[in-house]
Amino acid sequence: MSKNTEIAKIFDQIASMLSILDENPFKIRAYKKAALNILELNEEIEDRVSRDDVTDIPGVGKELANKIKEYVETGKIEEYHKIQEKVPLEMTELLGILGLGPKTLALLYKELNVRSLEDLEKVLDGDEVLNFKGLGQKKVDEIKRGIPLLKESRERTHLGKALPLAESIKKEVENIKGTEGTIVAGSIRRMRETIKDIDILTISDNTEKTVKEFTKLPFVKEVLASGSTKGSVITNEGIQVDLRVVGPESYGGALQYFSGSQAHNVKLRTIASKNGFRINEYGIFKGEEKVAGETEKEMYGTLGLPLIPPELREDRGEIEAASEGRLPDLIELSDIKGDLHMHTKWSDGKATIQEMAEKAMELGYEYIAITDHSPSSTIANGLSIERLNEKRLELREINKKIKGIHILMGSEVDIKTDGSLDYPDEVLKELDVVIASVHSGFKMDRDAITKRILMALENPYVHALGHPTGRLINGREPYDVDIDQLIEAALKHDKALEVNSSYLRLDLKDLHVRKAVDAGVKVIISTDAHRTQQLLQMRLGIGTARRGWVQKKDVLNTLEFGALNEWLKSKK
DNA sequence: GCCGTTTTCGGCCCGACTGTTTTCAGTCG
Repeated sequence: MSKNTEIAKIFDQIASMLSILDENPFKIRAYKKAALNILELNEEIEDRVSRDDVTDIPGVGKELANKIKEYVETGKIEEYHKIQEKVPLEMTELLGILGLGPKTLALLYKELNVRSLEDLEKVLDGDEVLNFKGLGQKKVDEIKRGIPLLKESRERTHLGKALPLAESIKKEVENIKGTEGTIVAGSIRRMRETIKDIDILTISDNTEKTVKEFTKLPFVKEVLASGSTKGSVITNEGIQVDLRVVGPESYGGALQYFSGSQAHNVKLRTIASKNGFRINEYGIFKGEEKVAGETEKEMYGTLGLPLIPPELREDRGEIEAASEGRLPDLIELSDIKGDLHMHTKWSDGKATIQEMAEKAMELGYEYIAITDHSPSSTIANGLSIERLNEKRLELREINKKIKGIHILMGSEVDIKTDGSLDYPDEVLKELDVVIASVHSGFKMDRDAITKRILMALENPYVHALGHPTGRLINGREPYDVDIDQLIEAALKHDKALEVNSSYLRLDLKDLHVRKAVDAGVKVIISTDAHRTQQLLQMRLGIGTARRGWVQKKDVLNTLEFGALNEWLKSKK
């Protein structure tokens, strides 16, 4: 875990402990906001400390800057340990229980000596807990129901799993009579790599009835809330789904509000209020008068801004860019002309070359590259040079047989631990597309793994670096590579960095790809598909790229075949 | 605790739902 992540976590926990101590809510928010912005930071916080510009991080003032310095220099923050003498750290986790907030937790802590989850469970089963004002049996039951939920849903859900689920729920909502304009909002609309819950917005003139019917849909396991304009349920998969129902006159306001992010909305509302406007989920108001609300475009337009694409709404400078007329013209799925990274039965894929090609044609692609593994990836059935040559013959035959798509001969070549590549140069030279990737030795130290990858980028026959940080979302930490050096080297040697669209990877991630294209590095967005259906995951990579402010001009596989091929051949 | 083309002090986004209230507090997003 990087220092950034560690410090953000500590600040977040301090915020939680302060909330249980009933401290100034704005102080609590200050800690939370700082934590968020440190996570968003696209560089190592140690570098900030050594340059002495920690306070340039939004939400970090003198006090928090000192704590950051203290952590970087000594490895701990005294304040953090001091507060723990008042509130045990374990208590902060209990805040994750649905329906249990800081006030109730403070009460249980003070009056009934709750110090842990175990204590809490005991207390909830006793009678004493009912002796307090504002705490009844229903509340106790709600908290009890929340405990197993906390245990099972620690992790956020992968976008690649949540998106199809959200789309199927959207269809069911569309089937409710009288609904219109149903849309998936929230972090899914922003294409965040993981999501906590599914947010659906719909229009209806009988909002209460629509919410009622929603809570009775077959996928609903449990109803958390059901009111006159919104409902919350848990699905059989254990994911929370929130439905918001509004009239057509408020659709834009609700969509804007419901798409978030929270940070984006808070900033937008703060700016609006400085200009005499008030924003809520029904629209924009000047005094009592409603001045916008029907469409999102109108909402942003009223504030003098162009419509900001959902993927950018993270308070990462998009509002400033919008007001200065320099929003990027984001890449779209339809810009993609081909897919340069996929596997077939020749290594660990499930489909043949021909099947992959036919699927790619369905998607309207001009070209694909078949990039099976190299020999060192033995568990992935990597190809020996002999099998590589056999594969080339088959590929040539299919190219003759199938018209309308160019099938390129490629390989995803292992970068070995010493930085050398898994095929000799004279073999690499004969390939149309060479993607170099790390598949082993993830634990090397920063210096070593960075040097190792830099060596691969220096090889003249390499086109792109595959899944550059090696992370698996919710599964494996990225290897400790210096991303700045990778970007520098990619630029110097004219190599592409990959945005791998596999929902488990999404690597480069949004912040990194933004840094890369800012520096002028080209990227490829590819699926790493191991079966035909996975070619459709391209949209996840596009989402990640859009979150990274990527434009069509930054992406090599938006080029027509001729132009792409010219670039590929420049590496020979 | 942060921050400043309204401010270095006095603000800090805004509303829905629920439960235990008889006008609101707590929680959530």
